[in-house]
Amino acid sequence: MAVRIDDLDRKILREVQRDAGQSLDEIARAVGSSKTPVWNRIRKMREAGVMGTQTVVLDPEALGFDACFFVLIRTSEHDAAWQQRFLEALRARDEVQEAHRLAGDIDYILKVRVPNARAYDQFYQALIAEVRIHNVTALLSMEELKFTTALPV
Amino acid sequence: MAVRIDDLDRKILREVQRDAGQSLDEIARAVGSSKTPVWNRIRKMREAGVMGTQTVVLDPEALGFDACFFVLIRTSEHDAAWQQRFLEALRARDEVQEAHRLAGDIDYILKVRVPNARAYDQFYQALIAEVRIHNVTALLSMEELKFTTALPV
DNA sequence: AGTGAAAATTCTCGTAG
DNA sequence: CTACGAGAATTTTCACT
Repeated sequence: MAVRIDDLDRKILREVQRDAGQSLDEIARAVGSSKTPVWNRIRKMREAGVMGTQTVVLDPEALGFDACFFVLIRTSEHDAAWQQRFLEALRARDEVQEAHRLAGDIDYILKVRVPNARAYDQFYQALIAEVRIHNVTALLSMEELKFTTALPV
Repeated sequence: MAVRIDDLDRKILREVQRDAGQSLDEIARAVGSSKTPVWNRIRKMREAGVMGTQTVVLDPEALGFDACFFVLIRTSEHDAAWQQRFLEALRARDEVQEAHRLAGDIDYILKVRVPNARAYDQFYQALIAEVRIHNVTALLSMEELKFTTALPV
């Protein structure tokens, strides 16, 4: 699983994370190399799965997604069947942008993006109707201070 | 600020969120239109800021970022000067992928991506050395069940 | 592994329906 | 507002260093 990444690869990753819309020429110039080697490395990293899908980050507010919640979940059920149903429920719901299984006291955290508080409540009601959950705390974001998907490679 | 987005715009956004590397032709075919109208709409949405930067999502594990923490922060200080310093500290640190100011009991939540637990501790020590913080809880992710930046437009 | 150039594809925009 | 198509730019391949 460990892919060998050298310094030039890292520079390329930094550039494409910053702006994946750049031309190969621009990237090559930015990293101090030329088109072909950069192209070969990009292809290799794509095949290795180091570089995943290319996306565009949209402005949530401009599209009417004004509410963002972090949802802390405790459950008493830990059997495989329950986990499977919970996982499927999360994957099926487009509002759920992130879901992590946690170590410790709290079992799961979700990041949920919805148009407004009422839409969150609908999501919440639908979720607890599908799977049994012991305790839920919703943290409402007032302001997104920082957002990036870039890793500090 | 509200931009008028019609059904064709929405289809285009769905496509570019799914894969921004597609050619204009492919997108046009997928949304049932042709190049020129699609291109004009993309340009317009870019200018309006609806579509932000284009990036590549990298595989954290493949690059040695094996630890992801959600950090819940309570503070007793709420004056403007403190907030400013806190904000600058977050922006300056590449480990911090997300930061939100919250409503209610907990004041801030951060998402922090680091190579390992020791790197998290270094981040934590550096942060509390820079700004006064009343109470911190770190939630360690064991497993990323879902991740998407796509909005359900 | 890197260079340079040629071939295939895609972007960008003018013209027209 | 949408479709088509030509010229420009870019991506992708390949022979050579």
